[in-house]
Amino acid sequence: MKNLNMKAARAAKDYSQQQLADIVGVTRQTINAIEKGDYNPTIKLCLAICKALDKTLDELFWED
Amino acid sequence: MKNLNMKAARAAKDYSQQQLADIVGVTRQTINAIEKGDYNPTIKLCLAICKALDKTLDELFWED
DNA sequence: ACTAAATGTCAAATATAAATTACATTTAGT
DNA sequence: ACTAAATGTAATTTATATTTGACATTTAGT
Repeated sequence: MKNLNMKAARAAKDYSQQQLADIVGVTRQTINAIEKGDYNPTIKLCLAICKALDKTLDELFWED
Repeated sequence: MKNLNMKAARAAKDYSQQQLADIVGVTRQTINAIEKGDYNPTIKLCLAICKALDKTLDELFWED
């Protein structure tokens, strides 16, 4: 399932996938894949993304 | 750094590391390593642990 | 229409999470 | 003290997250 919360939070900061990738220290493809939803990042990367986008883990990565 | 929040939440449910491991579908060593703090689980595993312990991601895995 | 930047996607290589097996130590109960 | 369960930890293997490099498509500006 796509991560639209993350996509929206990135848009709110006006970051490109590449810019967010640079900030958190991964490649653009990794950011793209997480937003696309077909994989399972590590908690450290999730935390880095949360801090870059001023969101919490629950806001960006909780799922029911 | 150790994950004492997780250790406390597991204690509150009176689960052993083995019992929690069985519930979330990993080995006891993986649970032990996460509590010990010397690694970096995937978000799916974190979510499974949260649900097993009735806690949120922020409660168990946020760090400043 | 043309251009450049952003995004989607793929295959192959690398890094590391998680499994497996095994043994040592600690804790709680009798 | 004795025992069994729980926990700590280490080496090796397996599964998968992430990188790298590359190319196609979409989007926004002129």
